[in-house]
Amino acid sequence: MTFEAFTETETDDEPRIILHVDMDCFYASCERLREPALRGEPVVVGMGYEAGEPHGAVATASYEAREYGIDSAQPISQALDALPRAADSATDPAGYYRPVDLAFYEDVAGDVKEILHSCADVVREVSIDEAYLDVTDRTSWGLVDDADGDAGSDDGGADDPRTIAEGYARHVKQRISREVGVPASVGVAPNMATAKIASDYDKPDGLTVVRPGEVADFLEPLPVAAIHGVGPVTERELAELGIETAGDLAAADPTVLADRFGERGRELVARARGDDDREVTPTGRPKSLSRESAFTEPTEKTEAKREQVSALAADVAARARSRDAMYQTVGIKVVTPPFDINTRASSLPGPIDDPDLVESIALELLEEFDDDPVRKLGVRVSKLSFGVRAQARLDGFAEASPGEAAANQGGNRAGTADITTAVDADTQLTDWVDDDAALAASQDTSREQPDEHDRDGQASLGSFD
DNA sequence: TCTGGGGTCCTAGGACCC
DNA sequence: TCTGGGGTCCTAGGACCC
Repeated sequence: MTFEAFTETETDDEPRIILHVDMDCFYASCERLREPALRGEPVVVGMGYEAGEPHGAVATASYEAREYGIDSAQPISQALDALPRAADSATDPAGYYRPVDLAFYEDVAGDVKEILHSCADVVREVSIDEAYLDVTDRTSWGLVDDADGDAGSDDGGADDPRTIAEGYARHVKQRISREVGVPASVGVAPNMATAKIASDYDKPDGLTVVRPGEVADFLEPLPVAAIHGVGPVTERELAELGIETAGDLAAADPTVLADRFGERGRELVARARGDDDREVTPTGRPKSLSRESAFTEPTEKTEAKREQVSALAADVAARARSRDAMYQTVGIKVVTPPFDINTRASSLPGPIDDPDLVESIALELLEEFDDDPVRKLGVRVSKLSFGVRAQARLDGFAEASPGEAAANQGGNRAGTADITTAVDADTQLTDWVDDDAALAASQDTSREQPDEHDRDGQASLGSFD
């Protein structure tokens, strides 16, 4: 069937069929789901926003709200200037402001993801409102026989023949709309990079199909910024090289770009040419977990900073535990005026699950900034490992279910584990901690205890002035 | 644009090992 | 004690994305 000869640029075998599904102004759509009166109205969802207050930032603005110049990341106060609250008297253009309710959005996203997984063998969830699907085995690049085509005026090209894949994508889109009640834009292409751009091409509620033979033509006129991975900095630097469209970039010498941008430069050229052979791989485990929060105004107060860090540390440690994650590195982020981002991190000899240790390390790292005004603080754990506790408990049997693992956490060493037991456990479980590391570990245990300055300089360099 | 929160990946330089 | 080269791990910073 469908004997189309698309063999040109592709790697021997049949071109894949990748869908990129991107929910339109997802948070706002969710708010409309439970408050249908908001349909058709400008909706602004703010984080750090509370009803009636002016603080916070825009997380998502509906397309109606965007017409007033409201955009993501904008301060709420600024949005309010452009578009007053509907509740405030009878202003004419009026917006509906709602605080972020992530738990609810995750619920809705769960319903969407369920549909996606039923529509594809491999789904890569990129974020709460975005996913890639490899549907090569579910549909085809073949053309619809047609004759009964219902005059739909669709994607770009004048008299583009309809592909079977387009029908499939429409089906996915309609299921989301019908069964969940939120709009999505879908891009269909033979690779991830192009599918991503395609989903963005006709937002909201769009469906853009880029057939294998059309990729280069589709990309050519687009601005470089349309390419995933080209942000403001790269855009500017590319402009200096006279590269402004994807076509310019495609025509560029990869070696020249590699000189300037490293390996990334080479990759960008490939993307601009429509070459992208990355497989759609299922969503993996997180690499890090973090929590951060800003002060209403920069502060120098040591106590305030320490309190903030302690709270963030407790938070992030709790989240790690709830996800059954152990961590080996603890770090902080300190944003000082005007907007300088400083990070410090300290690694342990083995994975641990120990909220108190997260706090003490974070506080220690913070000492370097005792005298600095700080506008924002963050705490992060990384070098994560999963299922280690369950493994230890079950002694090599199958991993415990998350529920089991969670239920167990009150009990054994989890939670009370100090660094020594953690290292011991690690030594038993894995081979990679050799004697030297174990020795270092035993030295390291002293760091926690009384004399904080009695540690080998390595981890604490930052705290010496 | 004077800046919210949660992530990912890449690179450069230093420490350390063989 | 000096010298070489290769590899790995770690930290810090940067760019980017949603």
